[in-house]
Order: sequence, then C-alpha cells, then structure tokens
Amino acid sequence: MGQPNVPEKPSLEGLEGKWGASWEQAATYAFDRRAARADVFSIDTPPPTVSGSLHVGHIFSYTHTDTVARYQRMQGKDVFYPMGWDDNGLPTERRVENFYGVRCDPTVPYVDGYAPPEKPGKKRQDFDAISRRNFVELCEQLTATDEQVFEDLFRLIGLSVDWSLSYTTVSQRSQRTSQRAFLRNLARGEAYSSEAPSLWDTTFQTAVAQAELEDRERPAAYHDLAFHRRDGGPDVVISTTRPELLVSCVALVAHPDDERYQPLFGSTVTTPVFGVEVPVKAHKLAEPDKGTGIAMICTFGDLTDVIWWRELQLETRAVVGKDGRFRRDAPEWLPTDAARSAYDQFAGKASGGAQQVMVELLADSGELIGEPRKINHPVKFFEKGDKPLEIVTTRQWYIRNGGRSEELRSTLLDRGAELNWHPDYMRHRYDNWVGGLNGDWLISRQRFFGVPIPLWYRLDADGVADHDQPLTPPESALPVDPQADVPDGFTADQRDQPGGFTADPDIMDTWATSSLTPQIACGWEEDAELFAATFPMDVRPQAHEIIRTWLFSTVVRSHYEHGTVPWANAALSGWILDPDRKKMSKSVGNVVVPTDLLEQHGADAVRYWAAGGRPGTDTAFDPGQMKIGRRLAIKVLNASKFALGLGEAPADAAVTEPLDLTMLAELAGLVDDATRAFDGFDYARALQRTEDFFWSFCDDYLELVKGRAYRADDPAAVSARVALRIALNTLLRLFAPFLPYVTEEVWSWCRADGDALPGFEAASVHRASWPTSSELRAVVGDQPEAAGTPSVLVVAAEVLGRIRKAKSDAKVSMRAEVATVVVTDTHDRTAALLLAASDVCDAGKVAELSTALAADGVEGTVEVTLAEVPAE
RNA sequence: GGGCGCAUAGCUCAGUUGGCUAGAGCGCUGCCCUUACAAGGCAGAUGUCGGGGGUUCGAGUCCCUCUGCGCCCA
Repeated sequence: MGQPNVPEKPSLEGLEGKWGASWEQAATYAFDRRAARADVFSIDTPPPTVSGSLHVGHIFSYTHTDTVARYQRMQGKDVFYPMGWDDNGLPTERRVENFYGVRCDPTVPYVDGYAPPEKPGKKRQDFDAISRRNFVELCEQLTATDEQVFEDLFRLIGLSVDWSLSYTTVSQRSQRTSQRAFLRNLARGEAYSSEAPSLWDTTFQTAVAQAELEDRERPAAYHDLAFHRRDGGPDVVISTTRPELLVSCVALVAHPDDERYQPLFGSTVTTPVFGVEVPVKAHKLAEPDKGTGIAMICTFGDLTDVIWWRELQLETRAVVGKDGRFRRDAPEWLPTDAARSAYDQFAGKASGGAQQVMVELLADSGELIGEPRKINHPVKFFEKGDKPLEIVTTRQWYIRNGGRSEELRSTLLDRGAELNWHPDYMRHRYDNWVGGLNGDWLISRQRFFGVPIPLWYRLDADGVADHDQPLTPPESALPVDPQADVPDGFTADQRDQPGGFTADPDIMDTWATSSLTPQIACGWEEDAELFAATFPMDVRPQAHEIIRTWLFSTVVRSHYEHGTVPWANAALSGWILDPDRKKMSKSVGNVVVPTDLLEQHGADAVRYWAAGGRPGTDTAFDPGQMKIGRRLAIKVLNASKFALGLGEAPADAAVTEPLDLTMLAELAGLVDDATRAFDGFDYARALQRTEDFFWSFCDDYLELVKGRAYRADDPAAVSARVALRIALNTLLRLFAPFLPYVTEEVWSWCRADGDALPGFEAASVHRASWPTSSELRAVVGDQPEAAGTPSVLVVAAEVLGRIRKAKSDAKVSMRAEVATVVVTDTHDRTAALLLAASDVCDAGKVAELSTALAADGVEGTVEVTLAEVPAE
C-alpha cells in the first residue's frame, strides 16, 4: 500500500491553475453521451448575457448549480452540464453601438472590410451609420471576445461544466432551432400575426411584450376638461393626465352603476377645442372614485384604453406615430377649420410639447377647469428603456400564451404545478403571472441583431403585402435570413416588386429563442441520441425575477412542441445584496468585480460564501464569509496533513476503540443529513452540516486521539489512524462540491505514485462516489458502545472542554499538567467517559481521572485540579 | 389593492414533523508559540426569538391579528 505524499507546508496558492488544467486534460467533467436517460442528470444552465459586465451575481447563482452538479456526478449520474452564451438582442446591440461608436441603418449598403471609427463618437448622433450586415458582423466579433472573458471566470470559480457542449443563442444551430420551433407554432396555429395596438418604445423603435414592462413612478397632473352636452345641459368634466390626447378621444366612459352618469349613457357629447362628437359609454373598468368618475377614452393612452376600445368596439383615431410624435397633417375626423388649425399648433410635436400647447388651447377656450393638480402615478416603461411607452397600432407576431384564452391559461397553470419548485413557494410567482396575463406573447421586434422571423409575404399587383398567407421556408433550409434569402418559387429580382415578395423585416424577441434553451442544448431535431438522453431536463436553475419571462416562456414552448414540462425541477436563486441590503446593480454603482475577489480570497473561499446563500434567499455580499471560507480550506489542508501523517494503517486493520467508532457513527448521521439536503437542492444546508461536523471533529476528536494515534505498534493507535483515514476520506467527498480545489489537492496526496490508499481509488475526488452512511455503518458494525447513548465522543469532548476552561480561567497553557479530574455524573455518562478515559487524560495532560455517581436529579460536575507549578 | 416572503445576539444567519437550560460563525474580551494549523488554538460575555392574542401539559416553531421591511403582480 502506498504512503500519502503530504507536503511539508500545504498551501492554497496556485491550486486553481493546477487543478483547472488537470480537470481539462483528464476530461473530468465530460458528459458521456452514450448514457441512458435514467442515468443522466441534465441541467438547463442559464446563458448569461455576455454583453453585460461580470459581477458577483454570476459567481453566486452559478456556484449553487455547480454544487448540485457535482453532487449528482458523485451520485453516479452522468451530468449533462452545458454552458450557453446569450448574445441575442438589445443588450448586445447597445454594447456594440457604444463600444465601436456605430449604429445600424438598414438603408446603408454593406461595406466590405469595414473598420469602425478609431475614436467612437460620444453621442449617438455622431455614431457611424452602417449596414445591417456590417452591424451584425461587429456584434459577432465583440461577443466572441466577451464570451472568453466569461468562460475564464467560470473556469476559475470551478464550474464543472463540460465546455465542449457550449452554445450561443445566435449561432446557426440556435437560429435553426428557434426558426423551426416558430414555424411549427405557426403551422399549428399557436403563432399568428395581427395588426393591433402594441406597446411601443420610441427610442428603440420596437414593440415590446407585457413581460418586458415595468412601472415607474412619474410626476403628472390631472387636468379637468369640459365636454359639452348636446341637450344644452351642464358640461361633463373629466380628469386626465394626458390632455394632449384629447384629439384622439373616441368616447367617454363611466361605471355602469354610477348614478351620476347613468342618464348620459347612450348620448353623445362634443370634445372641447375640437368639437368632435363622441359617445358616452358604460364599462365596469371605469373607477367612480377616480377623478370625476368619468374618463375619456383615447386611441391610445394606456392599456385600459385598449380594453375599452376593443370591448366597446370604438373607432380608431390614432395620432401618435412610431417616432412618438403627433402626425403632421390634421386628422380627417376634425370637423372644422378651427379644429384643424388648433391641431396644427402641435402637429409633429412629441407628447411633452404637445401637452403644453394643448393646455394653452384649453385655457384660452375656457374649457380647462381650474388648475392642473400634480400627482405621482405609475407609468409603463420598457424595462431597458428610458421614455414612457406609447401605444401604436402595428402588425406584430404573437405566440398564444393563455393571455387571451381561459382554457390555455389553465393548461399552462397545470404545467407549472407539475414542476418541483425549490423553494416551493416560488410557484406562486408563476401562478400569479400566468393568472394575470392580458394578451398573447408579442414576439416580433423591430431590431437588427437576433434571429429573423423566417417569413416572406406575397406582394399583389399594387405592391400590397398579403400578411394572411405568409411564405415559409422548408425546415431543411433553416436558418434563413429572409432579407437575403429568396422564398421558393421566386427570384431575387422580385424582392419588393409588385407581384413579387417582401421579407418580414423583424427579428424575434430574445425570449423567443432563449425559451428554447432545452431544445438548443439537448439537440432537438439535430441529434436524436443526445436529445433522448437529456430531455426533459432535470433542472432549470435561474433567478426568481425572470420566472415570468424565461421560465414561463420555456414552459410554453415545451408544452407546444413536446407536450411536457421542459424539466422536473426549477431551482430559484436569490439576489446579491450589498452590505446596505440593496440589490446590486450596475446602475446603482455598487457592483463588485468578481475577478478581484477570486484573486484575493481564492475560488474555494468565494464558493464557500456563495454556497451559504440558501435557495431563493437574497444574500448580502460579505467578504467576511469569504475569509471564513478561506480559513476552512486551510483547515482542511492542515487537518488532512495530520490525519495522513501518522504512520502505518494497514488496509485490513480494524477500528476497535469506542471513541473512534462513535465518531464514525456520528459521521454516518452527517452523511444521511447532507444527502437528504442535496436531494432537495438544499446545498446550503449540506454545507453547513458538514462544516459544523468538521469543526468539532478538529477541535475535539482530533485532540482526543492525537496522543494515541502517534503511538507506534499499538492496535489502539491503528484504530485511530484507520478511523481518521475513513473520516477524512468521507469529509473530503462531502466537501468536494463546495471546495473543489482543496479537496482535490488533498485527495491527490492519497494517490501518490498511482498507489491509492483504501477509499481513494478514484482518480479525482470529483469522480469518487458520494459517501453513504451504510459504508460507515459497515465499519462501525453493531457494537453497542458505538451507537450508545450518551455518545462516548460527546461526553469525552464535554469533559475535555471543562478541563480547557479550567486552564483558561487559570491563565495557563493548554499544555499545563492537571493533577486530578473528578467527574460526577449519571451512570451512563460516566460509563461512556471511561471508555475514552485514556484519550481524555492524554488530551488534557491529566494525571488521574476518576468518576463518581451523581445523586438523582443533581447536575453533573467536573472538578479539575491543576498540578502544582514549581515557583520560578 | 392582491399574492409571496422575511423579522432570532452588535453583524450574518441556523433552529426539518411543537419537547429539556435557544445555537453557530464574525466581531468583541482574555489566555496560549501546543510536533496538523499563529493566515492558528482555547476559553468567555452577549437574547423582551418584531408586538399582541389563541391552541397546548409545553410555542422561536402551529393558528389569528397588528407593525415594519423586501419582492412579484394589478
């Protein structure tokens, strides 16, 4: 049998580089694609947005998943753990624009060998306008660099990803998958296009989906406007925060039960300034106690207007264009020259300017009642935008997601209920979101960098597109770029010609592709063998704030395509909070750069901090915890050095001493606990239990057996050495998911010269089997003292503690001699103590240990008498 | 307004079906160079378990209610 090769001065320095290279070379984390589905654990890793900056959040949540991956691998699973990079969409476009000083203008021709400006312009207006193709090329160039930075970090933190499985969300394969899934949705009627009011970001010039909205408090003012009754009765006064939209007013609305306005229902009134006749309607969404209780409906001021417009079947009088400005020509519905000339005063203006003009017009005509009343109210924004959204009628593509169908919604709620949520309460987020949907999923985006919608439209003799019968490519032709490729049956010169065809100009929403990460990663319709082995996946790890977007959209796509949930488990991670309990975000400027942390504390230490963040729980960024993690890693080195440096422990030697047996019995309990925790995705609990055990193992058990273990040629010494070796072997495996570097380092000591100590046969601790309590109980056997109550180890450690305290109180060294220790306690406890008496005496430097029986109901005592110290 | 979560030592947090005197680490104080570890060890002090009510022999734990904070949604 080999001897462990323990370094003289073990150290954490350089372990990341050493073992990172070793794992890569030995393909330690390689997925074996020949495995059967039952033997695979497959992980739908969140593809990070590489155009974003690195921050500690990346370390945090990805470490959580990695601990689970490592656990499952040690449980014998073939772990499918790919990494993806999300290059798709707006964040990349913005980064490329700012990085190179360019912006995309689809009307500009392609320039071969284009080089971006040497000094990027400061303002967007000064950016170089370049063709779509040049722009996409720059996107691809920059993301490749960004991906490498991310991969380096993830490798350093020790993610046990199989890097050969990496994918990007804009790769040809992802585009093919995304377009294929879309075309199948289209063929089955799950996707459709429609000309409808859509939320529109005037900065980005694109439609956005409900899932991308956020409310922001903005100041506004209620303006009271007088509408005139036809019968000469008193004016009807409405309150509005957007008086500039008066020109697009199509009706007034009040609650059906509102007695004040019931007489007016069915009649018409005329609008102030413009004199347009509009009906007064009743609808239950009107709020009687808001403003005057009667509101004007405009096309369109907000989402409620859209509901009223649709349900009350009102006219459309749209005035705000995609650029966010009022149309330049006076609308045809204005009845008089005076109305038209009033309109001309704010034609072409954005809403702010138009409002000023409109308010003046109203004031001049006397139809503005009283002073505007300032309020703060929530306004809808695109989450990445900084101007309020407008509602503009455009043709867009949608995927049905239950927002307009009770039946589908309930089916998708059932899908959510099929998932195991970790923590369980996160399922409410899903139910909440799905239950509150008010429209289908808008997936088309009027942007440039992304997966194109793979469609063309026939143009009739007048050049009008037929949107009802889109031209589709065969799946074999995917991916297509409709703006470069030509549909079957047409020639390139028919593009945009009457009688020819035109391309759908849009790309798909980022989520329309990332909702397919299981299909992309598992090789749907690309690699049948891989797909069969990995799908549906075992777990989707992700942050809780994107349950409504990523998680839900993935469930929708999988439901349509496969009739199943995409994974068995959803594991939600919390956020990183800064020490002031604020969410870390770039805009707040409180982000900590992870590379510095890794350099400072080491990967194991940073992982230790991350793994302490319980599933779903927000966790404060805490360098203090990293220091503790580092201390733990050093402790593992030193304790291992001790446990392995004690001389011979024959492979067939038995553990015989009660103290040793008790320790192993307790270790078996720990193994059960940690295993249970990991099975429930509670890595944090597994770590905490292991750590607790390890510290008392070091403080008490190691101290108790130290003297005995050093003795030569003594069966009791051999018992200690064997027990230490078994305990170390078990603890290294328990720690391996959390501290992959230091545990691998120590594991390697036990395999010196290819001759492994018993239990250390696996080439890597990360390929060793997860410990079981039965392997430990086999060693312990049914020896009563081992399973005894009270535990020999616990009683001995307690008495040792009293001895230490006596020395500490007397302010003497722990090596100080003790003359006598008298333990008075119950029969069982003193009996247990006596089984470890010589160890306690060794550890405490005790000359004489005696016990006495305590009287019934009297608390046990430990009397420690220090030896006389000769005067100096 | 609806939903969900959180509130335990100065700080960060454990406390799994209710059960002995509520724990750990950090920080703080004191002692100790001890042949695994001074980037260390040992010991010590520290609590109205957010407030109130209820169920129970017994509540940090279960129920109700209130307060504060956070998140999601409207």
